[in-house]
Amino acid sequence: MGRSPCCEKAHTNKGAWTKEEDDKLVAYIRAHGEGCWRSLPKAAGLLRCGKSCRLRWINYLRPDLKRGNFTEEEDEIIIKLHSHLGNKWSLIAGRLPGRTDNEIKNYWNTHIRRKLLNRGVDPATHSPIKDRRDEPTISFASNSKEIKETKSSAELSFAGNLEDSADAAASSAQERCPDLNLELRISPPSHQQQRAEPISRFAGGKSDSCLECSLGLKDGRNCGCGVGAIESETSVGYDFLGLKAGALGYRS
DNA sequence: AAGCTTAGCAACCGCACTTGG
DNA sequence: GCCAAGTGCGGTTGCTAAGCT
Repeated sequence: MGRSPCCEKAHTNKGAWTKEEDDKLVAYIRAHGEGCWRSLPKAAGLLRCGKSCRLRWINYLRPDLKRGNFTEEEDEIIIKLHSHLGNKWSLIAGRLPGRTDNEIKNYWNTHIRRKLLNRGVDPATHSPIKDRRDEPTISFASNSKEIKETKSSAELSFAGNLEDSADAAASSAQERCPDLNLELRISPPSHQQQRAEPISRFAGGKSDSCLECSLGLKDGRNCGCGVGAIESETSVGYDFLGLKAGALGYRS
């Protein structure tokens, strides 16, 4: 059976968008609004796949996008949300007004991953990377550039104090063995309970609250965990990140 | 200065989910 | 309930600029 292709590939442009294409897309959406991405390219006079138009609009052309560098505060929000949600980039993006899932995903892979590794935190599990000198370790980082980078990032102050002990361990190990780099290892998976632990921390120590409530993704009154209901009575609807609950960004 | 490597990011691809007939 | 179309999402690729040798 199979699904029909989303567009006629033989007649569509690929690759980087031109200024003219951007202008056409923006003009069309301003005039007609978003919706029906499949028919949009034809209607807008674009030789592009509908998905491509959607992506271009969402990731680059939307007027409410916040371009430019991520702030330290945004970094920490992303790290915290990722520790709960994993690679749910769209959900994370929903918590950061003006940022897109693609942007956050790229930023994570290029900046934050390295930042966490330098802190001695496993970006996948958010648990401290233990000093496993007795275990087989493969390290590919040996040049002076990476050592320099590790040192400078260790000097950064970290407002969230997310993994202070791990950070200290990493930097002390660096001091002892400046040539020893532990960034990339082959190691058994870390413990799941370490990953789950911060949830209760962000829920103000109420370990029996559900993830949706602690993240402000669910209305506490409609949730069975009970805690959210209490909190929603007493709070004004802000979640642990200080963002208004329900303000889930551009898609909602 | 030239060639090579790396980092950053825009865009594509394919699968999953949702919706409507 | 089933099926096809439409849309959204996450992973991956490829291009470009910057940095290094």
